[in-house]
Amino acid sequence: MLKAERHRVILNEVAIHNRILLTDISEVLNVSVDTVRRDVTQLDAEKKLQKVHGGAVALGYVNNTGEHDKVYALNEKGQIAKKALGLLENGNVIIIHGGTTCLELARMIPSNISLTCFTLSLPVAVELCKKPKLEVIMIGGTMAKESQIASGGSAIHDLMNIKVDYSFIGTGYVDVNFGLTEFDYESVQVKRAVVNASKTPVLLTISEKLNSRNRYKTCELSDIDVMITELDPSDEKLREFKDSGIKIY
Amino acid sequence: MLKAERHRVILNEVAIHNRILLTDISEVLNVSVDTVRRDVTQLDAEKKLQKVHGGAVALGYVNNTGEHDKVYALNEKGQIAKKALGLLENGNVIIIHGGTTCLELARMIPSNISLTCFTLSLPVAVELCKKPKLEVIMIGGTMAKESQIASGGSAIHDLMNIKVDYSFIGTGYVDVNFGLTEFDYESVQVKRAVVNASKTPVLLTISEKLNSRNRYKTCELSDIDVMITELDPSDEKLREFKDSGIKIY
DNA sequence: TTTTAATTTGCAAAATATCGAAATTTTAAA
DNA sequence: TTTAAAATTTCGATATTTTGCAAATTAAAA
Repeated sequence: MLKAERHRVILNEVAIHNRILLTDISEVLNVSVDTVRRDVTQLDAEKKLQKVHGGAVALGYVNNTGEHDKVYALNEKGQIAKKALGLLENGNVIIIHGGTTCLELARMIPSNISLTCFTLSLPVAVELCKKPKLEVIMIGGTMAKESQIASGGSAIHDLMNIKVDYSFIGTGYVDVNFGLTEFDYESVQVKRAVVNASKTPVLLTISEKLNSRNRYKTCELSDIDVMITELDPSDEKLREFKDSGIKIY
Repeated sequence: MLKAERHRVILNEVAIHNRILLTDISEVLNVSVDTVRRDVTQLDAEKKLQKVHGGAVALGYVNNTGEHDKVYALNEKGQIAKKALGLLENGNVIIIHGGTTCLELARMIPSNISLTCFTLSLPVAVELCKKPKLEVIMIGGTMAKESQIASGGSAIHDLMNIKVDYSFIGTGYVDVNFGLTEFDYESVQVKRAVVNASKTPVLLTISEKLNSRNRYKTCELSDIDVMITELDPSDEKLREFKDSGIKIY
């Protein structure tokens, strides 16, 4: 492996996570910690990141918590993505549908995990291609221009022929009684196919969308196994969802 | 093996994989590492790639920002794309395969033309999605990480079920007698399917690649209807290609 | 404080680069 | 075609760079 390749991986990791540990990178790149340290030292000298004890942080990144903790404040979607990643194990086969929360999930997949990832989203596919240890399979179809997500009969047909461990989807609207709904009929059909193609469908949604609905139904809430929001699972807003029997993280 | 041939192989490998190891290339080309090193040194001096310890990387690889203007021979590729666009009429259905020349074509499609565009390339698809009047259809499959182009049985199967007006493909190598060839077997199969899926296959290639060849054949030159280079069609270098009966623009 | 983890330093092995001479191939002229 | 000159390539010897390891030192955490 060339030094330039390692540097690229390191910079990408820093860009995504703001902070990296030398030991983690060492594992990902299959080189000694010493080598990673030398790389980081060089990148620091080139002003491409800032070297800190035990690792490196993005330039201009300040830990304003005042503590030396390893957990930094993430936005809502980052928090959701992090929880979702906790479900995954090496060797899993998953579908990542699309949308901003799913994109965050794709970005935050650790470089050292091995997965087979299907996706219908161009931006998600681009992110997945950056991870050395993933097998990436794009499910094609007619592209929705703004969302850059494939849909249509071809995409649905492809989905009908696979069964994966987990699928991760977002939704426009979710309600305990009305289930997952959308404004757009086309995306409802594709998402339903995604749900059916996985043993464990996982809904990623910010709490803002709870208790809202629209005209087309993707599926019932009970068709989903796990719902992940940025809230603490004990939050009162999640009460009736929890009562419905779905797992909440 | 002539020096020019080695240079072509090296540049193509860098274009596809973003990086090469001198030792790998030495083995592939059956020449000493010294020779490969000298070749790479020369190509580096010609600003066609960047030499690094142990190998070489694509231009713009190290500083991974603003990559587009670092593409080799961007001017020539722009000229090629412009000529290719002259073929198109409103309502045409086309396939744009992938690679930097095809990407340039996608970028330069005027926003007032209506087309249905199939593609196997993520970056091409992203560009096409920016054009309001296009219908964009991504052909999915297993993604090649570096080139971000779909391949595999699923992609080929999808291609076998369509017949479009024009297809636009690049090639690693092209020769009057040996036709279009590649170093990589996987991409040969997909490109062949693209050619077969179109009434008028169009080859886009910079003149540098003329009279070069490698081990796997995509198709004969006669399977291609139109070849477009940055040269004037009357250029002497194109003589024997013209004699073969293919249209040259 | 103690304990643990990370860094520094020096070093040796491995990989890569450089240089010059010999061998080979290519080119051009006879 | 043959031959000689030129260019290119290979090989060996020697430098340089890179890498991983371990002991001593320093910094962080409990």
